[in-house]
Amino acid sequence: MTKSGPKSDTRIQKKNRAAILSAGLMVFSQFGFRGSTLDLVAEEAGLSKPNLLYYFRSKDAIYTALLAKLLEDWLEPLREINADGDPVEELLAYSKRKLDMSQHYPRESRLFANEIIQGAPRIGDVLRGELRELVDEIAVVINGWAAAGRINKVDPYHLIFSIWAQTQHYADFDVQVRAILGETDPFDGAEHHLEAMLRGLLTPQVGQK
Amino acid sequence: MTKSGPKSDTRIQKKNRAAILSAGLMVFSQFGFRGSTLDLVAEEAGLSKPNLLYYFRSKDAIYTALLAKLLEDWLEPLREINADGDPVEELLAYSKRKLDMSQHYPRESRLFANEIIQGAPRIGDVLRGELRELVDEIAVVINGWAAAGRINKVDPYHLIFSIWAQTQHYADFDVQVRAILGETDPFDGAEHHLEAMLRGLLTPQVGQK
DNA sequence: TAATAATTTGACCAACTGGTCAAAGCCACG
DNA sequence: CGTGGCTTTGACCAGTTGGTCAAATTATTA
Repeated sequence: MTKSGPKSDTRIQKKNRAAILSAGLMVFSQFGFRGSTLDLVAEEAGLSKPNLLYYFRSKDAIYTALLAKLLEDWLEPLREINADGDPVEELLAYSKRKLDMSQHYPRESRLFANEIIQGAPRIGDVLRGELRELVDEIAVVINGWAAAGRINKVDPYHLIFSIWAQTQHYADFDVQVRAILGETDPFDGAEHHLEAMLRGLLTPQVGQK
Repeated sequence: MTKSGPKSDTRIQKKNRAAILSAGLMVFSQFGFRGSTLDLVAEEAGLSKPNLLYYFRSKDAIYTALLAKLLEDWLEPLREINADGDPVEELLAYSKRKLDMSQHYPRESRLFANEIIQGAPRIGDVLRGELRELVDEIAVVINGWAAAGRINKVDPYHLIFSIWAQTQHYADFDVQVRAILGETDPFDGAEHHLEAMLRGLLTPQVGQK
């Protein structure tokens, strides 16, 4: 009864599905769901519109498939934070991972940003569920580090927000960053600055209030 | 020859123009230019679509009017940074101003974010022109402060990016932030965290490399 | 190579899009 | 009150939208 597309998984299917998802990422990340059209996606994928709909039930199905795939990759780095590692280095490594994602997968970042800005109509549940739980866990770890005096006392939630904000900024606001920096590559400076900022915040110091 | 709307400026005009801009801000900030429709804006404004077009030449005209108005407010806080003030306090005050804008004008922030994510087709020139010049000026000031040993050496451009990123994050990613924080108000913690982060980064310290 | 299944497409559809226009309604002021 | 300009609207238009479908084309395999 669940007729969600062709049955078998041929070579052609793999190729075309991939092409469609790639094209969809391009289009949806730039215009958001409502601002994108199937014609745009079809052209970008090099397929006809009816052919697109042979592989995906609807515009929504393409978008949803992209979001689902994205969410996995998105949450993974959070899970890699090791409670037994060196606190500052762990958080720095996490930031670096996120910054690398902004550099190498800016479209994914913008797709996510678009979805959130528009009120997260399709992933609100994930945010309030899986993501929140994950962040809560990390928050416990960070609080533990602070209680042990291994890092300064910080609000773990806002710490995580600030890492997300600063790393994703270089993908989402790429145009603005490059408008200001001109020829200079943003990511060298970004990494150094982010590290300095986090070290300044986290490195335990007696004098700091 | 420039026929851009009714001639005189009656009471009704003032009211309806304001209603349209307010409705446009609501709609465009959520769906971006391409994802928004005149029907949505008209409904939100409580006017008929032809009536909308009596006050604004086109969909584009509404959007452009909003963007122009936004850009003014957006750049103003930057101009208020005082080169003769206390460096750390000046930068902290700037951050606070930006954070307040995120709190009180989140739709403006999201409108801007949408425009940038979509490649800034209408304000690319402003970014590469006016904004860049302004940031360049502030960068000189910040470098001066660092050279005088009044703050740590930092990359002024990335410092500004990180302030933008962290403050706007609370408006643009509002849904996500609230999904994670639950009932807790984001802005109290945000202000404190931002201050701690900037003080940690900027406050001159001999030991820091 | 024939037949079967997978793939592609042109023609089409109803709903929606931004926008126009003439006519009607409304309002302020002499 | 009436009249001239401001405001509002219903009807309409051509182009675009997501999506359907039967028929044509291409691949696979017996």
